[in-house]
Amino acid sequence: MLADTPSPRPFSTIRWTAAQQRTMTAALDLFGMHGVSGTSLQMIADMVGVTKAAVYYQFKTKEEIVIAVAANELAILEDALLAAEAEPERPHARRVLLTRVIDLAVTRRRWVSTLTNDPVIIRVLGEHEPFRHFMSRLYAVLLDEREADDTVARVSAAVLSAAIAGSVVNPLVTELDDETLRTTLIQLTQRMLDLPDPPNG
Amino acid sequence: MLADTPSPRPFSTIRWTAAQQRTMTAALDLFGMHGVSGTSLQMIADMVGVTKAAVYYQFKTKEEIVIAVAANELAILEDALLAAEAEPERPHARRVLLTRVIDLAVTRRRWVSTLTNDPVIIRVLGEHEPFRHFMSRLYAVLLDEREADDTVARVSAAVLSAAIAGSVVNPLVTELDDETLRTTLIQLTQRMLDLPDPPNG
DNA sequence: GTCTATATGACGATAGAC
DNA sequence: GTCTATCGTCATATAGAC
Repeated sequence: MLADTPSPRPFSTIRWTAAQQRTMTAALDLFGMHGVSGTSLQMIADMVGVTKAAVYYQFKTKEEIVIAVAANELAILEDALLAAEAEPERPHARRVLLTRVIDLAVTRRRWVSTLTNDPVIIRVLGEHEPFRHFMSRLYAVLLDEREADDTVARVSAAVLSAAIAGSVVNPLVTELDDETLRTTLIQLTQRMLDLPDPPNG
Repeated sequence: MLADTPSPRPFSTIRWTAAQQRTMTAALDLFGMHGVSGTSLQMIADMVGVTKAAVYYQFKTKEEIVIAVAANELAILEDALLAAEAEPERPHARRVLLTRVIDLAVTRRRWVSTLTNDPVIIRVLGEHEPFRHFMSRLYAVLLDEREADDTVARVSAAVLSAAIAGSVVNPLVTELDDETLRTTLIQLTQRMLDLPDPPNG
């Protein structure tokens, strides 16, 4: 099930300078707390410890910062997607993807809500072809072609991804440590998938 | 299972003038498109067809608009919660709540993401006691006390609410009409709950 | 209840010194 | 690569006429 795409790793290969990475880290933290529109370049500059002009030297516009941050996050997801796409059997590929996505969602839960729900992030992801293409690869693995009804397959995939992305930010689970949340989530989503346990692990 | 609260309907009883309601409707639409921080009072005024000053006559600050809009949405949820709280049996109460919440989430899916994820909405809901109290009533019905493990109960409730709120805004289901999405979602979440079908319908 | 006009400050973004 | 200083625009919010 290898994807017949021009380049299967469009995001992981992008390189950033150290100064750019400092800016992106601060931006991601602030986006997670206040959303993209609620985060000003002054706030980012203050957190990095430089002036606004220094931030503008690293990125020409605020939008470029958003794109860089989004691409950086998708680069992490990309490894999980490639691992899933390498699996020959669809149900097993789906299980691999879910396990790794849950891993990521739990450890990076502070930023999950912004990355999946922020209006500016959604707009940017929709306007740039590499992002759109990546999302369709993700959903291709997630959609269950065994379902006779396409509607049920679509809603199931939507429920599954929403359950992961949304549950990790719920106040009910903020006090749970990563490992507990991770294990419980995998257990619950496997039950949702109605998949048998893997033979060796 | 009647809640022993001072007033069980803190939101539905609030009254607004017609002019305030026009402002709140416009604000909700714009919040849904651009988020709260991405929506200016000028945009709201333009959509209503008045000037900024006229909007400021209805609400002293932007924050007051956010509070009014949030309270208005919780008022709709309040009816669903009261119906659930009136049920003597917990599992049945949970099923009633889920069915009605899914109804609301589907028909109002344009605004669900903002209302559950926008950083400003979340901050406002956390800062005001009536909102906090309402949310704890919601979770009280949603939490499954039959679960031996509190962790599993918490994560299950988080997964369930996230699945509903998050799935209705997924691009995979935007083309589905309300009735189809509603029916499919109820079917899938009932399966998740592992509840038996109700005796009479 | 809505208007014009304005105060005050923050926003994204740029020029040019170092 | 970072700084100071600044531009033009837009933000929230207010005063006072009608």
